[in-house]
Amino acid sequence: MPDPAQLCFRALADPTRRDILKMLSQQDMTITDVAGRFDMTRAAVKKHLTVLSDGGLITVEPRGRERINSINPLGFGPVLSWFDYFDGFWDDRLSDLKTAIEKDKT
Amino acid sequence: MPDPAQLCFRALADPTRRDILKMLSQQDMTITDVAGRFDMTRAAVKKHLTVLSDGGLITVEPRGRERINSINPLGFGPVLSWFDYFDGFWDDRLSDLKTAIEKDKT
DNA sequence: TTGACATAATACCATATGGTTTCTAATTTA
DNA sequence: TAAATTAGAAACCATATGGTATTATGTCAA
Repeated sequence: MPDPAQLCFRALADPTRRDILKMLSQQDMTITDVAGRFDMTRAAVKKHLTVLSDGGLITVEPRGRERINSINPLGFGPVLSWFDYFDGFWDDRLSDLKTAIEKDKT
Repeated sequence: MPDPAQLCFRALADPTRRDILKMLSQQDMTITDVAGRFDMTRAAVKKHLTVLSDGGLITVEPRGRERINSINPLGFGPVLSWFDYFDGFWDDRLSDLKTAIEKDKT
């Protein structure tokens, strides 16, 4: 019922969740850690973490009374492989895309 | 108000819209063309096309009484450059993972 | 053992989202 | 010109989504 790619894309659709992923790429965090960086309740953050977990983008490890949230690089697989579909298309129709992106990053 | 990356991710979050993008990567289509491939009304398809257009992922050209919808490769820029943020991270962690696996095999 | 701490779970709310139906406007074409 | 075709717009509906507040559970430390 729940398509992995769909869960993945859905998880990435929210800006708060994308920010959380960037944070987790720097260091593992508990819910309270993450909540401390946002102007919202721990409950709201917990929901976001659940969506990220459902999408396979993070993993959660219990440690004592805490839960350590870590990013899961392998979880990006479904999204990236969806983009792979367009690789040939991009190569054919436009070689400027990559340079356009590089410019965008400055 | 509307962050380009957000509009982009939002547009990609729906499976119907992702399918439309795949179709449009094969050939340009009118709304009726697209609607013919789905079990939903033209009005619903039109809404999806609007979201895709807002996200910059497609362009629409009037031709007579028709509107030609085309995929816009440059529109993927914001999403792809967001993923670029993780490039270094992926390289690091995935190689860690690889060595961990190698170690495990001894 | 008692209290403080970290998290989970539930009920609830407002708005966004994906869909429908109906009606209108513009462009072909017979 | 009249009829058919293509598209847009508006009103409406059910459900999903992002948030809150409240209550409950498990774990550490004094």
